[in-house]
Amino acid sequence: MGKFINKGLKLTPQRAAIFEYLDGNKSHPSAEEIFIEIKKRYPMISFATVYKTLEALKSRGDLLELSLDPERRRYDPDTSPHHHLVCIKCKKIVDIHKDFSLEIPEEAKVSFDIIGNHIEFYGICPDCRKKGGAENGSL
Amino acid sequence: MGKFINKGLKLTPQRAAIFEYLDGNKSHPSAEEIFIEIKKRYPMISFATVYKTLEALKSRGDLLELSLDPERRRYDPDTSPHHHLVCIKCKKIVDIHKDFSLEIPEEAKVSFDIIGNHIEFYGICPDCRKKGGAENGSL
DNA sequence: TTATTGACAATAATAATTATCATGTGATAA
DNA sequence: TTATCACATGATAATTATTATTGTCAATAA
Repeated sequence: MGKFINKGLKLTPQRAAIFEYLDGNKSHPSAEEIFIEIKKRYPMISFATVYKTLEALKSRGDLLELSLDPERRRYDPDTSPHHHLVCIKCKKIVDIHKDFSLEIPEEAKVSFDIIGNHIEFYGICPDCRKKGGAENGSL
Repeated sequence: MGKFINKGLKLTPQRAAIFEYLDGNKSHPSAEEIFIEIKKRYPMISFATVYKTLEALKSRGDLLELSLDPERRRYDPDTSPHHHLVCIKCKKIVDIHKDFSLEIPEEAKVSFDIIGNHIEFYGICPDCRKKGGAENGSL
Protein backbone atom coordinates (compact mmCIF):
# COMPACT_ATOMS: atom_id res chain seq x y z
CA MET A 1 0.00 0.00 0.00
CA GLY A 2 3.05 2.14 -0.45
CA LYS A 3 1.65 4.70 -2.76
CA PHE A 4 -1.01 5.81 -0.31
CA ILE A 5 0.90 6.20 2.93
CA ASN A 6 2.16 9.51 4.24
CA LYS A 7 -0.22 11.59 2.23
CA GLY A 8 -1.46 13.65 5.12
CA LEU A 9 -4.03 11.02 5.98
CA LYS A 10 -3.80 9.43 9.36
CA LEU A 11 -3.23 5.71 8.93
CA THR A 12 -5.96 3.76 10.61
CA PRO A 13 -6.57 0.02 10.30
CA GLN A 14 -9.57 0.65 8.09
CA ARG A 15 -7.61 2.92 5.82
CA ALA A 16 -4.67 0.55 5.78
CA ALA A 17 -7.01 -2.18 4.58
CA ILE A 18 -8.46 0.07 1.90
CA PHE A 19 -5.01 1.21 0.80
CA GLU A 20 -3.73 -2.32 0.64
CA TYR A 21 -6.70 -3.40 -1.41
CA LEU A 22 -6.36 -0.50 -3.81
CA ASP A 23 -2.63 -0.42 -4.31
CA GLY A 24 -1.80 -2.03 -7.60
CA ASN A 25 -5.39 -3.08 -8.07
CA LYS A 26 -6.30 -3.26 -11.76
CA SER A 27 -9.94 -4.20 -11.36
CA HIS A 28 -11.42 -0.70 -11.24
CA PRO A 29 -13.72 -1.55 -8.34
CA SER A 30 -16.83 0.30 -7.26
CA ALA A 31 -17.32 1.64 -3.75
CA GLU A 32 -19.46 -1.36 -2.95
CA GLU A 33 -16.90 -3.84 -4.18
CA ILE A 34 -14.27 -2.18 -2.05
CA PHE A 35 -16.59 -2.20 0.95
CA ILE A 36 -17.42 -5.88 0.55
CA GLU A 37 -13.79 -6.83 0.19
CA ILE A 38 -12.59 -4.84 3.20
CA LYS A 39 -15.50 -6.13 5.25
CA LYS A 40 -14.09 -9.63 5.00
CA ARG A 41 -11.24 -8.57 7.24
CA TYR A 42 -12.85 -5.73 9.13
CA PRO A 43 -16.48 -6.76 9.47
CA MET A 44 -17.25 -3.61 11.42
CA ILE A 45 -16.20 -1.15 8.75
CA SER A 46 -18.91 1.15 7.51
CA PHE A 47 -19.79 2.30 4.03
CA ALA A 48 -19.28 5.87 5.16
CA THR A 49 -15.65 5.24 5.92
CA VAL A 50 -15.11 3.76 2.50
CA TYR A 51 -16.72 6.70 0.76
CA LYS A 52 -14.87 9.20 2.91
CA THR A 53 -11.53 7.53 2.32
CA LEU A 54 -12.15 7.35 -1.41
CA GLU A 55 -13.10 11.01 -1.42
CA ALA A 56 -9.97 11.90 0.54
CA LEU A 57 -7.72 10.02 -1.85
CA LYS A 58 -9.53 11.48 -4.82
CA SER A 59 -9.16 15.04 -3.59
CA ARG A 60 -5.46 14.42 -3.06
CA GLY A 61 -5.14 13.21 -6.62
CA ASP A 62 -4.12 9.71 -5.58
CA LEU A 63 -7.20 8.01 -6.93
CA LEU A 64 -9.16 8.45 -10.12
CA GLU A 65 -12.91 8.32 -10.21
CA LEU A 66 -14.06 6.75 -13.44
CA SER A 67 -17.35 7.64 -15.10
CA LEU A 68 -17.19 4.78 -17.54
CA ASP A 69 -19.98 2.82 -15.96
CA PRO A 70 -23.25 4.76 -15.79
CA GLU A 71 -24.51 2.53 -13.01
CA ARG A 72 -21.92 3.42 -10.44
CA ARG A 73 -18.66 5.20 -9.93
CA ARG A 74 -15.57 3.13 -10.22
CA TYR A 75 -12.12 3.85 -8.93
CA ASP A 76 -8.66 3.50 -10.35
CA PRO A 77 -5.55 3.74 -8.15
CA ASP A 78 -3.39 4.15 -11.23
CA THR A 79 -3.21 7.91 -11.61
CA SER A 80 -0.66 7.88 -14.39
CA PRO A 81 -2.10 9.04 -17.71
CA HIS A 82 -3.73 6.14 -19.42
CA HIS A 83 -6.87 5.13 -21.25
CA HIS A 84 -9.48 2.43 -20.86
CA LEU A 85 -11.02 -0.40 -22.74
CA VAL A 86 -14.53 -1.26 -21.58
CA CYS A 87 -16.54 -4.39 -22.25
CA ILE A 88 -20.08 -3.32 -23.06
CA LYS A 89 -21.41 -6.66 -21.83
CA CYS A 90 -19.80 -7.33 -18.48
CA LYS A 91 -18.42 -3.81 -17.84
CA LYS A 92 -14.92 -5.14 -17.36
CA ILE A 93 -12.38 -2.33 -17.67
CA VAL A 94 -8.84 -2.83 -18.90
CA ASP A 95 -6.07 -0.24 -18.84
CA ILE A 96 -4.45 0.97 -22.02
CA HIS A 97 -1.06 2.47 -21.31
CA LYS A 98 -0.29 4.14 -24.57
CA ASP A 99 0.22 7.74 -25.54
CA PHE A 100 -1.98 8.72 -28.44
CA SER A 101 -0.63 12.27 -28.67
CA LEU A 102 -3.86 13.71 -29.98
CA GLU A 103 -3.58 16.95 -31.81
CA ILE A 104 -5.83 19.47 -30.11
CA PRO A 105 -8.79 20.21 -32.38
CA GLU A 106 -9.46 23.74 -33.57
CA GLU A 107 -12.72 24.09 -31.70
CA ALA A 108 -10.84 23.45 -28.52
CA LYS A 109 -7.82 25.57 -29.20
CA VAL A 110 -9.76 28.75 -29.75
CA SER A 111 -11.78 28.42 -26.62
CA PHE A 112 -10.92 25.93 -23.91
CA ASP A 113 -7.68 25.63 -22.03
CA ILE A 114 -7.14 21.94 -22.62
CA ILE A 115 -5.76 20.12 -19.62
CA GLY A 116 -5.95 16.54 -20.72
CA ASN A 117 -7.86 13.82 -22.45
CA HIS A 118 -9.12 10.35 -21.90
CA ILE A 119 -10.02 7.75 -24.47
CA GLU A 120 -12.58 5.06 -23.89
CA PHE A 121 -12.42 2.15 -26.26
CA TYR A 122 -15.45 -0.05 -26.05
CA GLY A 123 -16.06 -3.51 -27.31
CA ILE A 124 -16.66 -7.08 -26.24
CA CYS A 125 -14.16 -8.94 -24.13
CA PRO A 126 -12.99 -12.51 -24.86
CA ASP A 127 -15.01 -13.97 -21.99
CA CYS A 128 -18.25 -12.44 -23.19
CA ARG A 129 -17.53 -13.37 -26.78
CA LYS A 130 -17.10 -17.01 -25.78
CA LYS A 131 -20.06 -17.11 -23.48
CA GLY A 132 -22.06 -15.35 -26.12
CA GLY A 133 -23.60 -12.86 -23.81
CA ALA A 134 -22.83 -13.13 -20.13
CA GLU A 135 -24.22 -10.15 -18.31
CA ASN A 136 -21.53 -10.17 -15.67
CA GLY A 137 -18.01 -11.32 -15.62
CA SER A 138 -15.22 -10.98 -13.17
CA LEU A 139 -14.15 -7.45 -12.56
CA MET B 1 -38.22 16.84 -33.98
CA GLY B 2 -37.77 15.12 -37.28
CA LYS B 3 -35.13 12.66 -36.32
CA PHE B 4 -37.24 11.02 -33.67
CA ILE B 5 -40.57 10.49 -35.39
CA ASN B 6 -41.61 7.19 -36.90
CA LYS B 7 -39.16 5.16 -34.91
CA GLY B 8 -41.68 2.66 -33.70
CA LEU B 9 -42.65 4.84 -30.80
CA LYS B 10 -46.19 6.09 -30.71
CA LEU B 11 -46.17 9.85 -30.84
CA THR B 12 -47.81 11.24 -27.74
CA PRO B 13 -47.87 14.89 -26.71
CA GLN B 14 -45.36 14.21 -23.99
CA ARG B 15 -43.04 12.43 -26.34
CA ALA B 16 -43.51 15.10 -28.96
CA ALA B 17 -42.40 17.67 -26.42
CA ILE B 18 -39.40 15.60 -25.44
CA PHE B 19 -38.49 14.98 -29.08
CA GLU B 20 -38.81 18.62 -29.94
CA TYR B 21 -36.65 19.59 -27.02
CA LEU B 22 -33.98 17.05 -27.86
CA ASP B 23 -33.80 17.41 -31.63
CA GLY B 24 -30.77 19.45 -32.49
CA ASN B 25 -30.10 20.16 -28.83
CA LYS B 26 -26.40 20.65 -28.19
CA SER B 27 -26.61 21.17 -24.46
CA HIS B 28 -26.21 17.53 -23.36
CA PRO B 29 -28.98 17.80 -20.77
CA SER B 30 -29.59 15.54 -17.82
CA ALA B 31 -32.88 13.73 -17.27
CA GLU B 32 -33.85 16.36 -14.75
CA GLU B 33 -33.09 19.25 -17.06
CA ILE B 34 -35.24 17.65 -19.72
CA PHE B 35 -38.02 17.06 -17.22
CA ILE B 36 -37.97 20.66 -15.99
CA GLU B 37 -38.02 22.04 -19.50
CA ILE B 38 -40.89 19.83 -20.69
CA LYS B 39 -42.83 20.55 -17.53
CA LYS B 40 -43.06 24.20 -18.51
CA ARG B 41 -45.37 23.18 -21.33
CA TYR B 42 -46.82 19.97 -19.96
CA PRO B 43 -46.98 20.48 -16.22
CA MET B 44 -48.55 17.08 -15.74
CA ILE B 45 -45.69 15.09 -17.21
CA SER B 46 -43.98 12.68 -14.85
CA PHE B 47 -40.33 11.99 -14.35
CA ALA B 48 -40.96 8.36 -15.19
CA THR B 49 -42.19 9.27 -18.64
CA VAL B 50 -39.00 11.18 -19.27
CA TYR B 51 -36.85 8.29 -18.12
CA LYS B 52 -38.83 5.76 -20.12
CA THR B 53 -38.74 7.86 -23.25
CA LEU B 54 -35.02 8.40 -22.90
CA GLU B 55 -34.54 4.69 -22.35
CA ALA B 56 -36.66 3.90 -25.40
CA LEU B 57 -34.70 6.27 -27.59
CA LYS B 58 -31.45 4.99 -26.19
CA SER B 59 -32.30 1.37 -26.87
CA ARG B 60 -33.21 2.31 -30.43
CA GLY B 61 -29.87 3.95 -30.86
CA ASP B 62 -31.36 7.39 -31.40
CA LEU B 63 -29.93 8.90 -28.27
CA LEU B 64 -26.57 8.61 -26.59
CA GLU B 65 -26.16 8.35 -22.87
CA LEU B 66 -23.03 10.15 -21.77
CA SER B 67 -21.02 9.07 -18.73
CA LEU B 68 -18.92 12.20 -18.66
CA ASP B 69 -20.47 13.61 -15.52
CA PRO B 70 -20.22 11.36 -12.46
CA GLU B 71 -23.11 13.20 -10.83
CA ARG B 72 -25.75 12.27 -13.36
CA ARG B 73 -26.33 10.80 -16.78
CA ARG B 74 -26.47 13.21 -19.62
CA TYR B 75 -27.96 12.72 -23.03
CA ASP B 76 -26.88 13.60 -26.53
CA PRO B 77 -29.29 13.44 -29.48
CA ASP B 78 -26.38 13.59 -31.88
CA THR B 79 -25.65 9.93 -32.51
CA SER B 80 -23.08 10.52 -35.20
CA PRO B 81 -19.57 9.57 -34.11
CA HIS B 82 -18.04 12.48 -32.28
CA HIS B 83 -16.10 13.36 -29.17
CA HIS B 84 -16.52 15.75 -26.30
CA LEU B 85 -14.80 18.62 -24.64
CA VAL B 86 -15.75 19.03 -20.99
CA CYS B 87 -15.20 22.02 -18.76
CA ILE B 88 -14.02 20.74 -15.40
CA LYS B 89 -15.43 23.81 -13.68
CA CYS B 90 -18.96 24.28 -14.97
CA LYS B 91 -19.38 20.85 -16.62
CA LYS B 92 -20.28 22.41 -19.93
CA ILE B 93 -19.92 19.88 -22.73
CA VAL B 94 -19.04 20.81 -26.30
CA ASP B 95 -19.07 18.50 -29.29
CA ILE B 96 -15.93 17.77 -31.24
CA HIS B 97 -16.74 16.52 -34.70
CA LYS B 98 -13.42 15.24 -35.84
CA ASP B 99 -12.18 11.80 -36.75
CA PHE B 100 -9.05 10.90 -34.86
CA SER B 101 -8.63 7.51 -36.56
CA LEU B 102 -7.00 5.93 -33.54
CA GLU B 103 -4.91 2.90 -34.23
CA ILE B 104 -6.23 0.07 -32.13
CA PRO B 105 -3.69 -0.71 -29.41
CA GLU B 106 -2.14 -4.16 -29.16
CA GLU B 107 -3.71 -4.97 -25.82
CA ALA B 108 -7.09 -4.46 -27.38
CA LYS B 109 -6.47 -6.21 -30.66
CA VAL B 110 -5.47 -9.49 -29.09
CA SER B 111 -8.46 -9.67 -26.86
CA PHE B 112 -11.45 -7.38 -27.26
CA ASP B 113 -13.61 -6.98 -30.31
CA ILE B 114 -13.39 -3.21 -30.55
CA ILE B 115 -16.63 -1.56 -31.51
CA GLY B 116 -15.81 2.08 -31.06
CA ASN B 117 -14.13 4.74 -29.05
CA HIS B 118 -14.86 8.04 -27.46
CA ILE B 119 -12.45 10.78 -26.49
CA GLU B 120 -13.07 13.17 -23.67
CA PHE B 121 -10.96 16.30 -23.74
CA TYR B 122 -11.12 18.19 -20.51
CA GLY B 123 -10.13 21.71 -19.68
CA ILE B 124 -11.50 25.08 -18.68
CA CYS B 125 -13.96 26.95 -20.82
CA PRO B 126 -13.64 30.66 -21.68
CA ASP B 127 -16.48 31.63 -19.33
CA CYS B 128 -14.89 29.96 -16.35
CA ARG B 129 -11.48 31.28 -17.25
CA LYS B 130 -12.82 34.83 -17.26
CA LYS B 131 -14.89 34.43 -14.16
CA GLY B 132 -11.96 32.78 -12.52
CA GLY B 133 -13.93 30.00 -10.99
CA ALA B 134 -17.68 29.89 -11.57
CA GLU B 135 -19.10 26.64 -10.30
CA ASN B 136 -21.91 26.55 -12.79
CA GLY B 137 -22.37 27.95 -16.22
CA SER B 138 -24.99 27.52 -18.88
CA LEU B 139 -25.30 23.99 -20.11
C1' DT C 1 -69.50 -4.50 -27.28
C1' DT C 2 -65.98 -6.64 -24.84
C1' DA C 3 -61.25 -7.92 -24.32
C1' DT C 4 -56.68 -6.55 -24.87
C1' DT C 5 -53.01 -3.67 -25.33
C1' DG C 6 -50.18 0.33 -24.67
C1' DA C 7 -49.16 4.58 -22.46
C1' DC C 8 -49.69 7.51 -18.74
C1' DA C 9 -49.34 9.45 -13.90
C1' DA C 10 -48.82 8.57 -9.40
C1' DT C 11 -46.58 6.26 -6.34
C1' DA C 12 -43.55 3.10 -4.21
C1' DA C 13 -39.28 0.98 -4.18
C1' DT C 14 -34.43 0.52 -4.81
C1' DA C 15 -29.70 1.88 -5.32
C1' DA C 16 -25.98 4.98 -4.83
C1' DT C 17 -24.17 8.52 -2.38
C1' DT C 18 -23.77 12.11 1.11
C1' DA C 19 -24.63 14.26 5.54
C1' DT C 20 -25.16 14.24 10.53
C1' DC C 21 -23.66 13.27 14.85
C1' DA C 22 -22.21 11.09 19.04
C1' DT C 23 -18.41 8.68 20.22
C1' DG C 24 -13.65 7.07 19.97
C1' DT C 25 -8.65 7.51 19.15
C1' DG C 26 -3.88 9.11 18.75
C1' DA C 27 -0.67 12.91 19.12
C1' DT C 28 0.84 16.26 21.65
C1' DA C 29 0.85 19.84 25.32
C1' DA C 30 0.32 20.88 30.06
C1' DT D 1 -0.46 10.99 33.44
C1' DT D 2 -4.00 13.75 32.10
C1' DA D 3 -6.22 17.40 29.32
C1' DT D 4 -6.99 18.79 24.94
C1' DC D 5 -7.53 18.96 20.11
C1' DA D 6 -8.00 17.47 15.62
C1' DC D 7 -9.42 14.06 13.13
C1' DA D 8 -11.68 9.28 12.21
C1' DT D 9 -15.20 6.13 12.89
C1' DG D 10 -19.77 3.75 12.55
C1' DA D 11 -24.65 4.07 12.86
C1' DT D 12 -28.09 5.94 10.78
C1' DA D 13 -30.77 9.41 8.46
C1' DA D 14 -31.31 11.98 4.44
C1' DT D 15 -30.76 12.89 -0.46
C1' DT D 16 -30.48 12.03 -5.05
C1' DA D 17 -30.95 9.30 -9.06
C1' DT D 18 -33.25 5.79 -11.15
C1' DT D 19 -36.41 1.95 -11.83
C1' DA D 20 -40.52 -0.76 -10.92
C1' DT D 21 -45.42 -1.27 -9.81
C1' DT D 22 -50.16 -0.18 -10.05
C1' DG D 23 -54.51 1.61 -11.55
C1' DT D 24 -56.67 4.19 -15.16
C1' DC D 25 -57.92 5.48 -19.60
C1' DA D 26 -57.91 5.50 -24.57
C1' DA D 27 -57.05 3.13 -28.75
C1' DT D 28 -57.45 -1.00 -31.03
C1' DA D 29 -58.49 -5.96 -31.87
C1' DA D 30 -61.68 -9.67 -31.47
